Amino acid sequence: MYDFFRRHLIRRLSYNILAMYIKPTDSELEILNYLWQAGPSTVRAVHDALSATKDVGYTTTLKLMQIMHDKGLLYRTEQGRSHIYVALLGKEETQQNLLGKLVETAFQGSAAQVVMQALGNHSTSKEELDEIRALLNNLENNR
Amino acid sequence: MYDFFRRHLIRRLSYNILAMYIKPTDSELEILNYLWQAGPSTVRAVHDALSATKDVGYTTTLKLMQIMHDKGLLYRTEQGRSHIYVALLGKEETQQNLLGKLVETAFQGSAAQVVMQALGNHSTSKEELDEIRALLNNLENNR
DNA sequence: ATCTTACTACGAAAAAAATCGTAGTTAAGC
DNA sequence: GCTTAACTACGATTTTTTTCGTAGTAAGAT
Repeated sequence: MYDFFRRHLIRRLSYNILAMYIKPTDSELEILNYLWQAGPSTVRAVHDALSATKDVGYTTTLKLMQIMHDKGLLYRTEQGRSHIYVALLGKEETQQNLLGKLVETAFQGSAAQVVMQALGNHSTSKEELDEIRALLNNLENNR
Repeated sequence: MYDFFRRHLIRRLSYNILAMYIKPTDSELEILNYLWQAGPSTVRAVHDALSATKDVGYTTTLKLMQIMHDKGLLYRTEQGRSHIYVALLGKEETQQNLLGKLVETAFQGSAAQVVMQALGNHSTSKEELDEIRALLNNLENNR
């Protein structure tokens, strides 16, 4: 058991080092999102959540999670006859990666462009705008 | 010739309506980026640009562009024995789409989160920060 | 004890993307 | 006129992702 975890921890570390090269697919992201929000979960729980918005068979979700486990994206432990899965990629790390990739591939590396597009075309509350403004000031002061 | 263009124009219109459902792959995006920047181009020109940063055969680029043409992502016209390709997806539209999708799939729909991450982890010049601040003010005033 | 239910494992296949070789064509160079 | 170079077309293959059916197994219900 310890060995298992250690192996996975090592794998996890390499993956974090390699994090910039990992790009979960959309399906994988759906699963990760659930796990980030709900914490350690069974395939059943994940599947029930996914199938609320999407028509998909149980074994499909199962297989996906098994593959993610093989890839080192998920850690799992046994609990009776079922498995409990945990996300090994951090939510913020992953968001960072995906956003970074998008900035490079579609926005010529200009984060500012992304910000403008994001602000311009999505509804954002006053509170959020204030928060962003605060961050802006912060950035400028710590320059 | 007129007919050809009309057909493509119609296709283009439908695609713009359907734009929210189109997600160019990374390879396609590389090609689109070149075409957006360089304007109408031959496969040769695109390939030369891509192969500067990437090891890929000429026929691979050719095939990709042919497929993109089939999908309606590119328009093409003959010029002697080669073809000249033009992007049919607009750059801003496409950026918007991709960003929108990312916001949904990885940021729970929170554009503000994206902005924070984008600002926090990428270097942004003072001018860009000012520009963003101006946009913020604008948004708040037109509320 | 037997039947049902809820799991996992695994193979296979479908679908989508990416890659490349070969063949055929035409223009240009010699 | 012949050869070479630069194209396109197209088929085939490989790789990745997604999907799902079937089989096996073990716990729980009757």
